[in-house]
Amino acid sequence: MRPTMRDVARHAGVSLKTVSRVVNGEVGVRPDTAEKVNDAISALGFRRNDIARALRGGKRTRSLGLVIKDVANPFYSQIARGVEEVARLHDLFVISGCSDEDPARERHLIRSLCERRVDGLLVVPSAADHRYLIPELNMGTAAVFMDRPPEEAIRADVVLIDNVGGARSAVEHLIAHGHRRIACLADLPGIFTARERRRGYDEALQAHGIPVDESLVRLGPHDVAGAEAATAELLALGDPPTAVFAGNNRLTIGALRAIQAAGTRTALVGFDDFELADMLATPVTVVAHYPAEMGRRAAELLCRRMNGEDLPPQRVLLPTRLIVRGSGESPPI
Amino acid sequence: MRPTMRDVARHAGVSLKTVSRVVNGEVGVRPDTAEKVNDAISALGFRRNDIARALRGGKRTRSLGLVIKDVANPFYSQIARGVEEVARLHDLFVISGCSDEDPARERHLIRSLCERRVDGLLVVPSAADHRYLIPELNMGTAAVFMDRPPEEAIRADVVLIDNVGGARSAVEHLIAHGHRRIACLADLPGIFTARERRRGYDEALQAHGIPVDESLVRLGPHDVAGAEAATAELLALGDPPTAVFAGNNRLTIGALRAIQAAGTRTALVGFDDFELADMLATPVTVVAHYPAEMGRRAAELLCRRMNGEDLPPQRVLLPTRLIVRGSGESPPI
DNA sequence: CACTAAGACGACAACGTTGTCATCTCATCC
DNA sequence: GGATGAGATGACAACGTTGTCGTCTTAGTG
Repeated sequence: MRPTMRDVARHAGVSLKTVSRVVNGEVGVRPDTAEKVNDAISALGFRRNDIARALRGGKRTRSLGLVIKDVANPFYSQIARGVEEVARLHDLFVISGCSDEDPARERHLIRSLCERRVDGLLVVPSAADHRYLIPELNMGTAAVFMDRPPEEAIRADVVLIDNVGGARSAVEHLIAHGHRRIACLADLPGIFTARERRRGYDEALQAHGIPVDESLVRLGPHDVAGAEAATAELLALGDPPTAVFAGNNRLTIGALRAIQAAGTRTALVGFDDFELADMLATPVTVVAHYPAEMGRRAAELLCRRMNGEDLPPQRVLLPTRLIVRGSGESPPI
Repeated sequence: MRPTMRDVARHAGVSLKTVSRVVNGEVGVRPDTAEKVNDAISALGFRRNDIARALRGGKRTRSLGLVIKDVANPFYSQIARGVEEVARLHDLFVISGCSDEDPARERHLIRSLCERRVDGLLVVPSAADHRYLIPELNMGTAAVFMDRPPEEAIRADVVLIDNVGGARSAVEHLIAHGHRRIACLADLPGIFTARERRRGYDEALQAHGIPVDESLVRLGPHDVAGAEAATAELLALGDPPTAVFAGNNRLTIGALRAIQAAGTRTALVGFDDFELADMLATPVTVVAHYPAEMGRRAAELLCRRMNGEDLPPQRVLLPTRLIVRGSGESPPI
């Protein structure tokens, strides 16, 4: 179906190798020969076969694998965007797959990507054992992890958000506005970022001599409805919190709903910025971070590895920024 | 670096072909031989090289190319998600690239994807000439377009949203609530979906015997700020509109801002649903559609083509749904 | 004119796999 | 006991490209 260099060569009356030279812009071809070849290429609609090229070269497929939870989720799609930007600069293609947080699927994806001989791997790891990756890494496939670190045993670069610092800044913001009874909505404790953010909450309170009141901490709400219910419960306490720190954007929305429903002036700071946070009835104060930057940094690290740089494993911590919009500045009642 | 089947064969004391048989689960290998081979595979950490496989097979790379404007944009990332779901079912990988609406980049992407011998192409075309694709299509690369049709000259499947019908339903909803002076915010007229939605607006008015008042139509606002300014201008008219139809979600947000700022009770229906539309101070009535479904349908069509089905070019029109939330039901003043 | 060297071009092997076909080993059967 | 055939295994070519090296042409030199 598709013509090969051999077909082009026949059509132009030259050898296969001469076509290769023209296609690759190598020197040592007379201009008139090159023209004949180019004419044949246009006439036949020839496209160099990168599959054969990668095989013959034996080295690079000029592609990298990206394993995320779900492209439809803005957090991950922004990561993907950052990765794609860097890949473009290096003339690489991104082959991506969604793990949907399923360890088996993640493993299958990574395995398939290795079989396709991607030059490198960018992974947001699910909470599972990643030791199966070690042979792949030893075999020379570079890998960089994002958002969550893999097991100790895996020596690879990681790019993380400063979860602890970001959470601390949120809670300190509330403390600075006079709050002492501050609730914490954290996601499932199996999730790395949830644990880290919860740790930031604890650290902020301790740093200001406020004892952690476990009755104000809710581990486990994982979606908007769960967070709404948990917040409603907190607000119904005899001695309710005057402020809420929500560990991610879904929890923030849930908390917001409950607070609106309760009609209180409870202060709220959420982790993760989200679109329209400034357009809501009460604009939401958030700890913002930059997923695209995470993708970029990870991809850059990966490219350095792919180019053979041999640094010790890097651990990059990306800063967060508190965006003050209103919901976090209500005084305690 | 990475072991090949030849290495495995040597290690197991069998022939290359026997390893191939074991790896591919072919029949005709004694269990004990298979075990020796599997042991060697584990010992060496062998991974079949899909590059070589694709070359030898000559046929399928089991991958498809996806060209969209920008993964970070929720509309496109949901398309990507739909595509990925179908790809997963067919054991295909998705290689994606962002065109950023740059025709040159789009062309480069498509060309590179063809050089990688993707089995099929899914494209949201930019407003440009796509005739360069014709040779690729003739050469047997299947292609399906999404969201916007390519030129007449290109015979390929297209999956579109029912832009005209959706816009008409929005405007008819406003008419049903008693509005006669309905403004229209449309994006740049170079954009296919903007033209179509504008057409739906016209058709709805005409169907109800309401003359189109060009002074209420704004072509050109392309972002939130532009829509906000345009809407402010409309509201400041001596005889302002009592309702606004906004042609996409950015324009809807802009219109909403202007209406809030003006403090009027102007009704608003927007094309495109968006997250938190129900959480805003005034929940927004929208014409919703399902980008992930578009990705799925397009990918399914593509897979049928890739499997050799030879139908005439299909044109799929996906329905929209009006979601009533409040902003579209204010009566005229 | 003979000799040299650079420049242009081609022949061939190799990348790692799989399809085709040949060979080899046994158990079975008359 | 030899013929038969099924089952297991291997040798080899081919996929489309590029690296290596050899050959041929031609311009330049003495």
